[in-house]
Amino acid sequence: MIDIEKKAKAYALKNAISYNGKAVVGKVISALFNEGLKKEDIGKYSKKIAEIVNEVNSLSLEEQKKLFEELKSEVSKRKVREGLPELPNVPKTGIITRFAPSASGPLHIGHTIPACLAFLYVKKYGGKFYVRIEDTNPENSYPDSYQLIKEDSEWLFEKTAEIVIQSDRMEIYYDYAEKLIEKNAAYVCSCTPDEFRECVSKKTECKCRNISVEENLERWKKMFNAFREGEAVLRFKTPERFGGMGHKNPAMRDFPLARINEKEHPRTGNKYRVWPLMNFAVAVDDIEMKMTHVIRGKDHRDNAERQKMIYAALGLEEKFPWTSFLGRIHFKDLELSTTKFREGINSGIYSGWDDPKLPTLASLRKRGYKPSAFWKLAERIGLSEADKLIEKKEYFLLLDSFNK
RNA sequence: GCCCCGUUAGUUCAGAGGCCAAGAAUACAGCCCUUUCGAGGCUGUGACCCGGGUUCGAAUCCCGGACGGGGCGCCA
Repeated sequence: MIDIEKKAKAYALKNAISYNGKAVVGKVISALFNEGLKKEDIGKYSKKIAEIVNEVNSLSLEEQKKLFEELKSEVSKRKVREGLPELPNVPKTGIITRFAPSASGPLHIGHTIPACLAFLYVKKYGGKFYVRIEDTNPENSYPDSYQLIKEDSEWLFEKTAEIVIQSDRMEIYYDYAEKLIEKNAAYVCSCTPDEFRECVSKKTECKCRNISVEENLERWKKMFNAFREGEAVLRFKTPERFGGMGHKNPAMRDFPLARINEKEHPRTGNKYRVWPLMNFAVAVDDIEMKMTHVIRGKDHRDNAERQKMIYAALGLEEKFPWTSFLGRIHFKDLELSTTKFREGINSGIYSGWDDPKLPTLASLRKRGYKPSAFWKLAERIGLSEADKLIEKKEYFLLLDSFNK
């Protein structure tokens, strides 16, 4: 049984202290609703509460403060979140998550928030943290990236991450591709990009969509030896229960899973010519590595949806990791493009990846930033889905305040 | 054209119907501390995108709009 009068006095004192010694009846009643006061009881208490408020208001501020000290425990604490928000569905054994940079260059400030959040959650709950280098596009993968990402990760995550490289896992992707074809969940499409784009916009099935499983397995083999670059692609067959080619979101209609690229790869040379595309490689790896939670940029929302359909096609829908989508940081006055950085280094504008003018981790490390500065910044931002628009100066002011 | 997501001080976050006449951090202004620098302490300024609805009560729930961001690649 709660003591309404005692609570009323405590809240009246609190309110009075905050506002020059004068409490307001309405505010006190409002607070009491949260302490169990029932609407139907207002009539019963309103007169009494008004008396209490008057009594409190007649006291001096000093007396109010003194009295409030005694009754302080009656007032509930305002709830505020400290540290990282809790994640749902955390297994007793901890979480398995990853940070997945592409092999286009080293890490820079644009990577730090999602990367540190994944790292911090593994630190918080225990489990497993992977850094997965995504290098299934030979044209956008550079030999120096692997060492740079390794050094950056060891520094930022204090050597707690296991590094995995997608180009080491090609046979696994091939296995899954066959599995999908056998389940009639994927097909080899020989339409031109233009032809297929038209099918997407008109919600029509292309001429390759209903080829038999047997023939698709043949065509898949031909991707390794007969088809040339650009002549065929492995497509996901968007299941009818999701709408098929009529899926309401055009981005979900029979998206590609793998393609032929005959360019030399920095690690595997010319060994492979059929490369998985991002959504396929990610889905396979997440399944194989048993990801439980994924923290990624909001720009991957549709990709996550596609990956979920791949899980579903394999009968693993319920295994799909819990996913958080982070708002993107847009710098008003800073371009984060490893391609541009690379060009600048090649043309001599920058002395190297750690040039003080570059927003790379290598550069910031050299300038004296500590990993914990990035952790604290990431913790502050949390799992916010709001897009951020910030100036370079403001960003570094914040980062500096965490670097003390 | 179609599909998503977001919107709280200058900036970044807290807030999941009453403890919010909105709380931090940072920035800014002032004061104090310090031989100086670094750092620290105190005070102050400052925000719920707009319009409807639900409710005794809305920053919070619902609908509409505006604005910002992303996706519809044989990129990631």
